[in-house]
Amino acid sequence: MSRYAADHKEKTRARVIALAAQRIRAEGIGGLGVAGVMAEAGLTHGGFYAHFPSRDALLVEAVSHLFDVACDAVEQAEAKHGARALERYVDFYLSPRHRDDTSIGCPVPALAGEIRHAAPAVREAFDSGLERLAETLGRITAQGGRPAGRKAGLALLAEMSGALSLSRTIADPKRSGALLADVRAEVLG
Amino acid sequence: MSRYAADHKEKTRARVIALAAQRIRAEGIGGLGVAGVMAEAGLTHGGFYAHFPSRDALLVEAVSHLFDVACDAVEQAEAKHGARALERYVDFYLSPRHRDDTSIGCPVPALAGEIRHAAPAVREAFDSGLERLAETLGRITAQGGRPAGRKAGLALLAEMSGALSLSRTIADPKRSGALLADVRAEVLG
DNA sequence: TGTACATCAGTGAACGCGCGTTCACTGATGTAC
DNA sequence: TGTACATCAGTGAACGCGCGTTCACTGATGTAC
Repeated sequence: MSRYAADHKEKTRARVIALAAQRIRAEGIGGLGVAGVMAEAGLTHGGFYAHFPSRDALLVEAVSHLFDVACDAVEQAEAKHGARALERYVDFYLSPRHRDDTSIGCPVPALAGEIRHAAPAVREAFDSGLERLAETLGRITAQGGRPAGRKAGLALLAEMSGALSLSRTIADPKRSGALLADVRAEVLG
Repeated sequence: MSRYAADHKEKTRARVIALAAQRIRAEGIGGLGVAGVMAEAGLTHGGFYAHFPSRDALLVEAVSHLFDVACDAVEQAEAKHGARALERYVDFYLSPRHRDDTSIGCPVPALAGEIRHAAPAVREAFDSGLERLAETLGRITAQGGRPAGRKAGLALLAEMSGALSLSRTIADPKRSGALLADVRAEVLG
């Protein structure tokens, strides 16, 4: 045995993945640096390759992790708000808080544009994560008078992520807030 | 006078801007390199700074150019198709061709996600370009039973760009095509 | 008509910096005997 | 009980590469006289 606890390395790896996930949601895929994320984890960059074979391998894990968290959020909304879960979810999704705070929230508006320039394995992680999220969201789409199922979940995600993504590019808070409200009305109405 | 025609430098500058615009629409902002775009224009990288003070200055011009072209496309649709211009525009926007061919098309799905990591001047160019496009599109939104004006234009852009952006991340052409068709029905129906 | 000089878009070598990756080494702990 | 050795997560210097930027220079043309 080494000087570390049995699950020490595993915990370090999980911590790096979670920090990397936060980082790419906030700063984009290009904003993730090996040295930076290791420093955030309290380590030096040289140790990185004891955990991951490459930066891309970390990106795969981080993207997958973001979708896990996003699916959890939908499921928690369902458990907590029952028949009003969809409304609550849409309210959060199209809120100024989700627009302004990139340390939380959905990976789709954060990464959809950039992902096609990433390595194939990273794109695949996004693709399968998106499927999971659409499927999960599709379990409550019927609450909004939409069909149930992943197709309706995906269409809803497309509209909401487009609105959130655009609202984040608009400098004037009034105008971006009005956009969010307009799309919210259209999506729920 | 030099050995060049009077408007030679101006034409070179315009050519570099147009090539840079194509490049960032296809490859993203991070995909634009000074040396690469100059080589495409048939020049060497050293001459770049005779035309632009920095890479960011070129990005400003390129982003602005993309929105000019996008506004022209809307206006041409209006001139050509009259009362059916909106339908034709939406049909193109949510088409497999627009999804697959990144050498053409709207700058919003191509750049919306990445733009917030760009320099302030580049973000401003996107912001004002988006206003112009929303305004232009808002002149024909009434054709789809929506209100007229930039707010409706912006909301429509948000939904369509979200759908196109997501469709580009989906590996399976059937599924991404179904998403486009679903959102098309929702937007026009 | 001829010679020296100015102009200026473009050239290409070089610099500085950041970043992903490699690798010999560290040092605390456990094991063998 | 003590000594030598194995383990292994983590360290930190170094390498290679790409890229934005700088700058002295080129060479074709026009102008001055």
